[in-house]
Amino acid sequence: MRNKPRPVGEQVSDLTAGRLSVYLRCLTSLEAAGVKTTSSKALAAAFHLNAAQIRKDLAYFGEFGVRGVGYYVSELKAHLRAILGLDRPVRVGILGAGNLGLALADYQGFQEEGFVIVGLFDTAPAKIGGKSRNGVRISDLAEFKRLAAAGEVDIAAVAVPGDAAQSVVDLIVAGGVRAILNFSRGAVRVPAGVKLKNVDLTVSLESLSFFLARGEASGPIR
Amino acid sequence: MRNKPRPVGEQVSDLTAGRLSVYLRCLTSLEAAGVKTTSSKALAAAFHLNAAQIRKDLAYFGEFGVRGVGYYVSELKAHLRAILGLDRPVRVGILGAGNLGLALADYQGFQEEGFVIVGLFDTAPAKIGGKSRNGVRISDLAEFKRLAAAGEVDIAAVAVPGDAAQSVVDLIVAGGVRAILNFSRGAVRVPAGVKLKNVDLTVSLESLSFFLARGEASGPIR
DNA sequence: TTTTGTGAACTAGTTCACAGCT
DNA sequence: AGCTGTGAACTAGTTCACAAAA
Repeated sequence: MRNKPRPVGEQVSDLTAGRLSVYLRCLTSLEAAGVKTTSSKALAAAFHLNAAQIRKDLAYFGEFGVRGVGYYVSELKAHLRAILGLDRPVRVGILGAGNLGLALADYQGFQEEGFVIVGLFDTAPAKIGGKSRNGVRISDLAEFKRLAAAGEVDIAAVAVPGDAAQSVVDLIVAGGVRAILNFSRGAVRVPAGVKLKNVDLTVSLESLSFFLARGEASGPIR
Repeated sequence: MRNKPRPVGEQVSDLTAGRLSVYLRCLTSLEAAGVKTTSSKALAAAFHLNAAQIRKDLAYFGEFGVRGVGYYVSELKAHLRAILGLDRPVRVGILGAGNLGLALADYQGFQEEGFVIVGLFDTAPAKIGGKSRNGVRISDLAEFKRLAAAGEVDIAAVAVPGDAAQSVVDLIVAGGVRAILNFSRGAVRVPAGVKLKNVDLTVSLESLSFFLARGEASGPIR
């Protein structure tokens, strides 16, 4: 099970990164089901993926498989967690304590995968000092600045009104946080060296509306 | 401004559909700023897109531009709204009245674009009869079935726990709804003829974690 | 002249198919 | 025999570059 040296300088696509996360979930569910070993073919069949693509995605990070056998579920799972940086706590700060921010703070999926919500941050005095249903405290944006500057935030999630988005993002970047998950509407700019991922709910709904309007439908699972 | 016959049978990619929605937002903001006319080059420069791609995406649906001039902002905006099916109300039902479902029901962006939230639907008796902060009523899932069967729901948004997702999706499909926005974790299957769009919050966070772990960062705005 | 609309060229991403291990 | 890892082939998506129109 020797791993070949990784092509460390090379750029991995966003699509590959997303799939790694999907593979991890598949493995978690297989492990929970008591499955010890699997193969790219079995994974592909069970989760509607392409076997060659799974192999290629994984092979990119090392030789995790055993020819003639396949992959050991918990071993591969551990590798994936390490590759995804989930082998240590990943600390997430949420900016904007509106409905969406509060929902994100209490979202079960994040806790399950080992993300740590460091807090909710807002500027509205009425919100500061409050808590989400599950008890995530709402603090002043200044407190976020302090945490970020102290290197205590790995990822910032932005759930503020569209017109505040760019200034909040600038503040995050100034604080030295290098990964941003943006739920706000409208394009936001980040300097090189900061990874930005946009989740635009309106765009998602509008694409669906588009396909309805076209009379088209059907498509692959992801 | 004669439009050529549209290639009606042809499949439009998800990426194109998403971009149309982005273009619409750009135009809305230009219109609000009082800009009467624009060009693919100007749009590209202002919103960090590629001019040729904008032209190609638009040209796919007709000849909306004027050579030597560009595009008339409000005219193109109206065309885009029609193409996206937003020229009539699009009715959205939200399944799952948890934190996320409630946040979606009250999400400003949807109202602004003309989506109509027909209701929140859940199975928990404690939730049924309640309302979201903004007053969206929570009804029994049976009521969703009735509305769907009556053709009163265009898009279903799924925000239920992962293990309930597939059964809820099956119910939606059985009700004849042909577009689903899925926020639940885990792969969900739909038959051909139903358009499914997954928004997986965990996958989004994990990709960011991955890029952090790799020490890579930077990337284009969308 | 300016800017569209679009074929051609290019780039990225996926799938095939098989050599090489176990 | 069975399955991985991977070059080659293919497919999809983007960008270039220019003829045609206003």
